[in-house]
Amino acid sequence: MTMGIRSARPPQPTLEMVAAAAGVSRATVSRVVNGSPKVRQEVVDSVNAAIEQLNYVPNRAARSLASHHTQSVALVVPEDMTKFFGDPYFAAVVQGITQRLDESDYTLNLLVASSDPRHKTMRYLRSGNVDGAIVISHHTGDDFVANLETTMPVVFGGRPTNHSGPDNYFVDVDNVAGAISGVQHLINLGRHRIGTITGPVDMPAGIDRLNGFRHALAAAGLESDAVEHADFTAAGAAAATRRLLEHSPHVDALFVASDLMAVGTMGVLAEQGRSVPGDIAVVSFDDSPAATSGPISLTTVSQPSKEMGFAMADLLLRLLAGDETVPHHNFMPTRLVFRDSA
Amino acid sequence: MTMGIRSARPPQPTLEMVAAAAGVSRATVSRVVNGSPKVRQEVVDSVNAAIEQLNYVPNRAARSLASHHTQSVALVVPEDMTKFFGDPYFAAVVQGITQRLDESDYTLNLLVASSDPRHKTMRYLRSGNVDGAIVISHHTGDDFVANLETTMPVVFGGRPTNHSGPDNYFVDVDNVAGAISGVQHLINLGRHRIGTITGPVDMPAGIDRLNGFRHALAAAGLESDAVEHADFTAAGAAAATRRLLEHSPHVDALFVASDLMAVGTMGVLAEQGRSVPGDIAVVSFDDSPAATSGPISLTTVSQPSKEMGFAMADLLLRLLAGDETVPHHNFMPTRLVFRDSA
DNA sequence: TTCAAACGTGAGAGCGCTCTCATCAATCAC
DNA sequence: GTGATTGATGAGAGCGCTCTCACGTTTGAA
Repeated sequence: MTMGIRSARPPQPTLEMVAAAAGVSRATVSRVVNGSPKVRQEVVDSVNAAIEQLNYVPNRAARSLASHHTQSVALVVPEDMTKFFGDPYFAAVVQGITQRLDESDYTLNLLVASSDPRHKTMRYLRSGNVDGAIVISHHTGDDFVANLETTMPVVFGGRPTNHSGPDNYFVDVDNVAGAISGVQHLINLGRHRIGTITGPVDMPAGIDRLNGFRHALAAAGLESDAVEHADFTAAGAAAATRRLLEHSPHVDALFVASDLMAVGTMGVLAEQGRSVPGDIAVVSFDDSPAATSGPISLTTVSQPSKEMGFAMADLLLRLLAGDETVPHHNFMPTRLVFRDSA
Repeated sequence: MTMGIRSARPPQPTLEMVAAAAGVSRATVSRVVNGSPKVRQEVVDSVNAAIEQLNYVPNRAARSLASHHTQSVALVVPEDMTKFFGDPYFAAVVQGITQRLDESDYTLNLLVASSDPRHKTMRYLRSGNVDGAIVISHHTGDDFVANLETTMPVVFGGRPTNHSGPDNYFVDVDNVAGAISGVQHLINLGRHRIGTITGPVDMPAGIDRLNGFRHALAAAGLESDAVEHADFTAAGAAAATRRLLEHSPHVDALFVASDLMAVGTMGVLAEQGRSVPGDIAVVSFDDSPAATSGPISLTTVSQPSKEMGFAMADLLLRLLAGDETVPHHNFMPTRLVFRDSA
């Protein structure tokens, strides 16, 4: 590794230099920096003055090496970049997480682990870069995170798939119940030929919402084979909707497993001249900004995405603080929001 | 800090342990791990076997403390979360950056530095967490990154604002020329009452595109006071469009400074019963997925966002490698893409 | 007044790695 | 065969911090 640019930079001041400037020992400066109460105010002040004057910032690597923690946590998203950026659900969750973290002195490391270098992600995680991790958008088969839990505290956003024991920590909503409430509303509206565009069936959220759909129909003595799978993207849902309409042209209502997907669905419906909610009533899931972005606002099962992010971070922070009393599961409420599409 | 959970975790194996297991010295293991050519193949193999067996992963903090580099770079976005996630432009840039980084052994740290804890972001950067930084979506007044350049190599996505010297590194497109080509197209179409929805005027991209608009008009002997400022969001653009239509109801064309904003504009136009491109022709900027997401596809000034991200990362990596010969500026080409809106 | 407790501070040993040297063996030219 | 060169390895000194102790000083109770 050539030096070039790098060595031209002025060296950062060290604890040692601050100590010398303030006329105290390293240990004392360390105490001041870490807010230890057992330093005389007078000394605290002079040390702070020295810190200020030298523009000192503690070196993370050294601190972390000595103390065995890093004051940062990872957000692992086993999803590709486009999907991650495309869905406002993630934006809300990340927002909630950072909001909680901003109150602490932890920082966030976002790892969007698209297919290729998962290996690299694991290395990163395991080489002591973070004290804990939050994993969201977790698919079956993403067991690459499984052994992560043996290394550090992990909180899942959404119930993790089977591979993990019952002692996992996670924040979720009751997707089954949420879906039931949405489909029930469709039924109450007098619709009886109800179809659904599902999420990926390798994700608990996808499976559970589909199960909720089936439960609600069964409870009403209805059934449906108008079921098409998609991938939580608008484009995927659009394609699925086309397939569904092809095979089941007579549906009068659609339960779509996410707002973003519903946007794709609405596009296809408009394109085919089906009016919403006239011809086809639509209920979706999330209540993200996508629900109100289109010409027809979506009736949707609202989940508190931002609060969920906040709760995930909060849970992790408490785990990190050694709090043994935290409950493993945190189910947050869903609520049906009535708008124009159904 | 209580121990609780943390101390329950099994300790990670160290270099020392690998050395012992392989019957060599620490130095030799270090050489193997870092791919030094001067170790006998036989020894390399036995060390690798030991690494494998112990499931060893080098400790980043220790490595970074000893070597003075971290093998990671930061992406700093002085923007709020919602804006960042909402704009597909960022998604493309980030994608390009990670693509380049995946080829290297650097990792990315995403810092979305919304208003509040900029201070925290600076601390993070300055405490030696990263070897270099990429700064995008840079506003005037974001001089909080200014002194960052004295600490580490920095590459800007988009020409930085004045505060920084001419020796900054950046990747950009010629926004003025791009805007001119777009507006010129509108003029060629025979439109003469052309308005514009601008980006933020505290951002070079906002200013330059507005300047391009003015230049193109002036060159054609036209002028316009139908200029409304927005903030690179769909909602902001929608509001701006309403204001514009109010004051200048007779415009027959609109140059909108980003695709995402054009989505907002198109919504308002549809709502007010103005046909596109019939009543009003629209040209926007970016050529992001947003350009083709609506019912009417957008004619837009295409900029190679993903490639730009790639170029930013590439530039930074070369700087980090001590390459003194890299050019400071990398202007990438724009190109007008013809679709339905104009 | 005397001794113990409490308090504030410093000395120094590590944390897990990198990297410069020194060392020793094998190779080479003459 | 001799001295010089090359090559592979190990020893050991840090990197900048934290944290345990030990130490000296102040305080308070008896």
